[in-house]
Amino acid sequence: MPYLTEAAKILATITKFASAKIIWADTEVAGWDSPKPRLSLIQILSEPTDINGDCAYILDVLDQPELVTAFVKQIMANPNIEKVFHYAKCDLHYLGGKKQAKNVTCTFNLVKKLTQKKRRNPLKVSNKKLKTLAVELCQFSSVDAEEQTSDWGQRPLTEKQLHYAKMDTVYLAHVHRRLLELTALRKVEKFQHIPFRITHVRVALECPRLFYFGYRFRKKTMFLQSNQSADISSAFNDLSEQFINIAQQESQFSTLFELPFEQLQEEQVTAQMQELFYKFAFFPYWQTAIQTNPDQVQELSQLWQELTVLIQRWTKLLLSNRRYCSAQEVISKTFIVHEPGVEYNFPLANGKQELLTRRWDNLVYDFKNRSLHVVEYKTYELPDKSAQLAQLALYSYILREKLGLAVDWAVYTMVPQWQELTFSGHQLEQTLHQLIPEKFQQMRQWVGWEHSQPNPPPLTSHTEILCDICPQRQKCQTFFAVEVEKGMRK
DNA sequence: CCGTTTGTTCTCAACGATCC
DNA sequence: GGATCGTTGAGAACAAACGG
Repeated sequence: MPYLTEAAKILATITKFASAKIIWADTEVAGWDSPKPRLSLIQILSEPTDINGDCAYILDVLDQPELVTAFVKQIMANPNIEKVFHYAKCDLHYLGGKKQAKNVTCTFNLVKKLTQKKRRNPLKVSNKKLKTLAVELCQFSSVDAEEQTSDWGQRPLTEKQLHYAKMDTVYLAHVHRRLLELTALRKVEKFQHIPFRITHVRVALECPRLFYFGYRFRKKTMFLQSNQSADISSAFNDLSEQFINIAQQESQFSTLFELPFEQLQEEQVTAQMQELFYKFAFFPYWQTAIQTNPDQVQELSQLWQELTVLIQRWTKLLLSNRRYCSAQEVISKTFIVHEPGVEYNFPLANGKQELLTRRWDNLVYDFKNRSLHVVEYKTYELPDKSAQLAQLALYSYILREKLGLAVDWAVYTMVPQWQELTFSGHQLEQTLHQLIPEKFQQMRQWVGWEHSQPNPPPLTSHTEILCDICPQRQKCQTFFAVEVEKGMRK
């Protein structure tokens, strides 16, 4: 532990520390209760692993203001050196003030943040003094605070005083390190209580960064194709839901199936279904939509086009099912009605569980293949099938566990091309056990990412495709450019 | 002892997303 | 489409706690 009293050596030491990236520092002041207190010592440590103060430098600057000025100029004002103090404002008072000092960290403020009462899990310490923190957070023993209020103006200083002075920086470095660990931990916990939705899992697979956005800032995460508006895709979802509701309620739909099975003609029934749906739902929708925005004609006809294809599909299924049940029953047995929202605790390997929420989409039953289909409408091309697989695996799992319905496989239909994807129960099962628990872990890590840290949630490997239709694209790019740069500078 | 920053608490307002 | 929820920001007044 070098204790320096000669001006030349002190200046050399200051220059030496001027190239450090981070230092832990403290000051001792003589006559703090007198009208004109004098700065007595500056202690510096740049070796955070030191536990007995051997690497600490003690600069004796009593009544040598030019040394203090040199220190302020070379160290305090240098933004490239992070200066860590406990209760920095007191030290800064003697070291050039707040205006000159750049890049100062105050451990007292850090600990204050961690102990805030309204936080979820506040850190408990008996008080926030550096010595207390050293004992309670870093398991230091034999911490002596006796010398703090001793006479720092006397020369020579006692051995005890010098020991106290050097240990201050050691405690500081260790407390600081521990506090950083705790804040990092806290940030991960901060959002822990907000449940994931099933869509979150899919988005996390498609684009982790968009997932981060959507989850942390509650932003929209639905991808939109550039040539279609959000109104149209949500209208499609609404109308397809309406179709099923109306088909259940209006007896005119079930009468279409009253003929004996052999006499039912697919084209004919399809046309009648479409006509009925047009009358009951689409025409009223068309009228109000055209009134609010007359420019939508083309989009609306495209929407109707897509709906007719959907109705065609449903008719085909209903006709196939008609073989197995009566005309009255066929609709209610094909389109399965269920409670609208469900929560489920998904058990994880580590014994914890992840709460999942989900609003149901359509469930249809296929009698011929004896399988329950989960229907999901998507408005963009699938760059990553495993994302859909994960979504449907979770969905199917909850159905099975919560409602007692076994999903053998699921159909995934897509607007507007109507390509279909089907996944077998086996595929779903495998995804459930291999991909998803790991993904949950990753997702929690991504959620805890802070802008000052390296490694933000990554962009997807399908960036070229997804970024083009990502609603958050601009924000995402500027946000990350700005925030990551901020983090780098820190 | 004391200077001073930081957080706390409260309000008002606005906003967006989601739900029904 | 309207109600509700949670989030965000600003402004203000007030309380707490540290160093030596």
